[in-house]
Amino acid sequence: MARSAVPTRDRIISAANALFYNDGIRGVSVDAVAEKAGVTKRTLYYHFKSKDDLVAAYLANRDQPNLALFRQWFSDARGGLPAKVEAIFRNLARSARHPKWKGCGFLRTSAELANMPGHPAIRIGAAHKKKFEGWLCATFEAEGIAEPLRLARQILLLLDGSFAVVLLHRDPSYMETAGEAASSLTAAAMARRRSRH
Amino acid sequence: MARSAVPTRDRIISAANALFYNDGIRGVSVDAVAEKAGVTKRTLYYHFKSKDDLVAAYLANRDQPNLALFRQWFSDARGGLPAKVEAIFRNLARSARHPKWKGCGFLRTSAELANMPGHPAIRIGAAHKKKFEGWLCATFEAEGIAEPLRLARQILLLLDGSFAVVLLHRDPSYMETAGEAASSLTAAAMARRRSRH
DNA sequence: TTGTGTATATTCACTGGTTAGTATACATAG
DNA sequence: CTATGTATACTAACCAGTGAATATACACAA
Repeated sequence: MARSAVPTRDRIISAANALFYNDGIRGVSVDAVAEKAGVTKRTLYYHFKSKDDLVAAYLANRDQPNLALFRQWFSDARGGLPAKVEAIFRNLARSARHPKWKGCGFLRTSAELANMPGHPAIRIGAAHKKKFEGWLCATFEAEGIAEPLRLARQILLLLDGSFAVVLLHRDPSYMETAGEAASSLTAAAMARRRSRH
Repeated sequence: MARSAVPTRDRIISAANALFYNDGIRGVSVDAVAEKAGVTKRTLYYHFKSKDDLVAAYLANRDQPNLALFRQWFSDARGGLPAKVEAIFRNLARSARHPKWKGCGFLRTSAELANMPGHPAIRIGAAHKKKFEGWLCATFEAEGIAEPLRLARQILLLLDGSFAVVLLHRDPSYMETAGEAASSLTAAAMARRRSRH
């Protein structure tokens, strides 16, 4: 049945991931994905009912590992909350220096498919960002920060701004600048918490 | 000669603007642009040597009006520097509530063509953002703010983050949150200026 | 005024290639 | 012998770009 140890469906998703992330959705044909996965197009259409379905699977597959990475960057960092927040941006800058880096797959897909608001891939992207926002918010809340959601959203804005700006200018130092802003906003929010106790 | 008062070339750019902004670059065929402009495809190729050339013209055409709008929002606002900065975000949120709004054309194009780093359209987008950053920086410098470039970049990050996040979630309130962050970072930078004098 | 050449502007019709998706048949396992 | 999975071969539409011809405007000579 399977040509190798990894199931056909997973190989297709893996091929889709490499191609869609690199060249965008409309820049990659279903034939190209099938060829990269080592299957015929007909086999691909056995596992996915349409290209849109495949795109959704591509993003759904990025959700968990992506979030896990951010959480790990955060928890591995030394220092207080501002330093831990800043560490996310520093690690992101390091990723962005790899030549194959092409920004955030969720944001790039949502930008490309902006004229299809209800597209499954966009819903998956939105859910992904909400999960990250929710995790940040819960973390801040546990630290007793006032208006944790507001701070979480401001950091998310800086993060997604980093993706966009660094993709445009190809200058990862913007991520460090964003990290400083995030750190400073976090420190200010912590000061507001302390001042009330 | 001309079918109407406005030159053919301008009508083509105008059609390209409407279609590319709405549906993305690869989502729009040259035939579609020609049809919308009321010319044949061959005429379009008389005025533009390729689709890439047309895309570049589409963005080049957005550069000046876009910057002028931001400057006007800033200068029309009442209050101190933080309030003027925040006004940009408030006005942007108002724009984003229009149903035809689809984020930033420069960022969306750079996201879609991320696998073509030297593409003329991306260069035009990068230059556009640098112009905005430069204007912000000069404004802050004139106000005697310490490290004006740093603040300018942080605000740019919040702004471009707004575009990305609001496009994904279709929730313009993120822009007001970004405006608060920008205002707060600006106020902090002004305090640093004052504290040294 | 009239004819004529030339650059500009536009059209029709076409090409070679690509695309998403499918009809049909074949294989293999339980 | 039936459900799952894979392959060959196809369709109908679309797409970027082009060849060849035509129309228009205008400068200038007769």
